[in-house]
Amino acid sequence: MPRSNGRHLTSRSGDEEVAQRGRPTGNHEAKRAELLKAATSVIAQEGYANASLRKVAKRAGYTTGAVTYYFANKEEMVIALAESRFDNYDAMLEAIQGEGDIKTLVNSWLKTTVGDPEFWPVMSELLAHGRHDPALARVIAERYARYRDIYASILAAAQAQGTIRDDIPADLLADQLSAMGDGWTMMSPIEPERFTPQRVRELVDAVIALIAPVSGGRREAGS
Amino acid sequence: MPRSNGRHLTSRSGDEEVAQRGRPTGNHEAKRAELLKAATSVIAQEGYANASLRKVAKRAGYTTGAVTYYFANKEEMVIALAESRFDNYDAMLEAIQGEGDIKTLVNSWLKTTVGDPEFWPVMSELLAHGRHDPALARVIAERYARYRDIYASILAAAQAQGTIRDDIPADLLADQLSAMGDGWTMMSPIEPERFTPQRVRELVDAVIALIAPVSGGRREAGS
Amino acid sequence: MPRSNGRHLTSRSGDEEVAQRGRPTGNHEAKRAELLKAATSVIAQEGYANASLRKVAKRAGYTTGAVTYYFANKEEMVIALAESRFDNYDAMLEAIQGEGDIKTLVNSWLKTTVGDPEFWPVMSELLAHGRHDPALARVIAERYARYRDIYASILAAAQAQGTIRDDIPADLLADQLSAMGDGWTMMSPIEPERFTPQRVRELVDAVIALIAPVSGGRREAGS
Amino acid sequence: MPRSNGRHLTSRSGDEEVAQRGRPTGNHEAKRAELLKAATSVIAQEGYANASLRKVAKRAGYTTGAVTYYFANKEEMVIALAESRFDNYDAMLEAIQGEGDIKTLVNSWLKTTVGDPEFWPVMSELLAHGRHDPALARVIAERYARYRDIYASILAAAQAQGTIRDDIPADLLADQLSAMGDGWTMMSPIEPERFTPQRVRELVDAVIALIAPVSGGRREAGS
DNA sequence: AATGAATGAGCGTTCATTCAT
DNA sequence: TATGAATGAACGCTCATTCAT
Repeated sequence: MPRSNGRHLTSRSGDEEVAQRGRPTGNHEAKRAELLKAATSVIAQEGYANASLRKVAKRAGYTTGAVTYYFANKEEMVIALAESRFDNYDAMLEAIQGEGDIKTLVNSWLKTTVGDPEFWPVMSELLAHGRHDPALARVIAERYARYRDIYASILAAAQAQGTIRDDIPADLLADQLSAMGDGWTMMSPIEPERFTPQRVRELVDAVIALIAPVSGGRREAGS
Repeated sequence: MPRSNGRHLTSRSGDEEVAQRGRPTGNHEAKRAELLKAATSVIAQEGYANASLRKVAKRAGYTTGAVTYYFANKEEMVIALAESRFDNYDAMLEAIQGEGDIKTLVNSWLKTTVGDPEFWPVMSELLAHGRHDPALARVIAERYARYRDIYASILAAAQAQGTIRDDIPADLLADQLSAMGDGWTMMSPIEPERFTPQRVRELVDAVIALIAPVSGGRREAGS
Repeated sequence: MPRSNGRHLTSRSGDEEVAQRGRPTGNHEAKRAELLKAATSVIAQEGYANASLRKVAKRAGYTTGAVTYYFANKEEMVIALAESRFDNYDAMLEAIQGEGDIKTLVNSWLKTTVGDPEFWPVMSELLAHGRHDPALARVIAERYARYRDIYASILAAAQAQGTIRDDIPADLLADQLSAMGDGWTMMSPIEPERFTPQRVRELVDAVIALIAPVSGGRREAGS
Repeated sequence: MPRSNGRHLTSRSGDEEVAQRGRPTGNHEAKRAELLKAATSVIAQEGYANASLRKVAKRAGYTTGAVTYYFANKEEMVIALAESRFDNYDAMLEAIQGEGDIKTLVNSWLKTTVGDPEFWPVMSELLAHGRHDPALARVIAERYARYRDIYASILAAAQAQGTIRDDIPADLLADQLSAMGDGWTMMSPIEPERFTPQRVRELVDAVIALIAPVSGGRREAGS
């Protein structure tokens, strides 16, 4: 038993953590989550290609066998990882939704994503690896489609309120903004020095400006 | 492409082709280019991680040793590859520059980049791998900086002519458009079915609309 | 030598022996020792440079992966090997210490070292390779220093008893004798026919004569 | 033509070096010597195992092909190298022979051998590799036999003059001293810090003392 | 005489995976 | 539930050698 910390301890009905006797129940998911956390950190630091199961196991304080016990294979693990990352993202999106204006919303979003130093690196690794792992690609495609829908509905609402331009259909706008975010996601690990807080602020402001309402006549694009 | 055969094959005593040793004709740079072409195709199809020197050699019709003869190591090869891809891109940019309006220019650019089925896949692999290869990252960063400058100057010229909006500084605009392109670059291999010609046309039109002149007052963003 | 078979072989459905995967019995250190024995034999026969991990594995009846499972890398393996050889030597020295006179001691030593046909060959390989492996060099240097100390104290005791010459400090004498042994160690694989039992006896006798007490006055050398 | 220096220049009958026209005569041996010099330096620095033909060629300013042109294979090259080293050693021995007493002779020998920083390293590499190269072993064995004869005759002469002990046959004495030298040769690269000039002086003095005449009765050893 | 392109075997090492325990 | 021994294929790379030029 390698670790003496919180493992096998749960606080069930009170505030106290109680050492569990016998076979711990419901630990399966917890263990998986633990391993996924380790995987996240390894991938964030060393990339997908260099994230061996051994490293993941070691970081989690387990042995190699444990990883293959909880995940049928590496692919399954990375897919579980992707799902869990997207679940986190969902929760985050949910939390910040309903913020007043676009600018506030963008800033909230920015704060939570750049707040996690593993967020972009892992995302960029998953995106890149998705090309070679159809199952992962499917997961990413599904989630992304959902996000674009959410963004589109947010943008549509804003268009209805007149707070952003409405000469471009909301779904195209969502697609554009989403792509912009992905582009920066990919580039930031390559030239991190370029993404100073100041520059990021400028870029965000420029995005706001880009989608600000246009005063003149409507011109429907993309049809 | 100097030699269509690329191998030194002689039929010695009969019909059999025998791989030649010894000093062949042909020049060093051409051979490197040949191998780079093979590497491009392998990376485009299988990705950087799965592009072993053996596969590259095989695709070029050589043995492993030949690859390591022309390139000190894999990293050097991929950097040479990146440089050559960027050189191609430079030439293409040069060729289409001076096109009249933005829309024509974008379409020309689109035609030549999507015309090469290896363009985006290789680019996305290079971008992704750059995170783990500082030398490659430097090459990418340098070239990208140059491209953003070029885009910015094109956009600035258009702003001066009043053909695109000038409420956002040209360099920020260039950064935004560049990121958008990268984002699509990354996503297209993951969900290729999404990027139908029709959708691409819509997206391009939406970009044109995005940067079209705003009729109302100027509002400087990002400073 | 804990297991005479050394492999986990089971006859599953018939007479065929199938290499086992999974968790075997037996302990880690015993397996390491087993592999070290194989490595010793390979190095003794083929030399360090030609002792590939594959050969070692094969000789031990394992696959390459097993060797790298037990030893992080080749260097670590050879160092472990050196340590174990020196440990053996320590034990041997301990056993023969306390023999009456120098001549008996030398002969006991001779018997046990030439008794093992792998002793000198492996030693000479380690010595030679030490030049290119600092970690190994350190191990050798440490052990050798200890041996010279032991030899020196044995010689000093003999000097005190008047059974060997005392005009040369014991530590220099130990150094000389040690070097002589190493010299023969290196040469014996090159011209083995020269080291007939008869010749070895003569050389040993000559060494005894060399360090025999000198009757005349003392002359301190080496200062 | 990579080099513009003294190559292809010979001073034949006068003092001036004259650029040769046409096929240079008698250069074959000179080229071989040049390559052997390079090989010596590579082996001295990196050891036999790491001395690739490429490195040798590069150090000499040639291409790989040149090395295999002048030497049928690596083995032949290293044998030629050994021969040339031994030839040098012969010349050196010849030069210092006839020195008065043993001590002066030893010191002269010491000066010329330790004076060349490549002497011991190359010697130890050759000795070690000899075990795996029968042809090299034969060369070494022959030369060493000769040296031991020379040493023996020098020692015999000294014994006749009464300047060294004569209770041990000269050939055994020569063998012992030779082995001692080899032992130090092997150890010096491993623990160079041990061989300070001061320590070397002490060791040499101790050797002189070891073979100094014994005052008492004669006792023939080793027969 | 000398080059340098190309081979192909082998190296140390990493790794996902399997599985008896 | 979890271990960890062991596999075997693949990787990047080095190298002596061959040989048309």
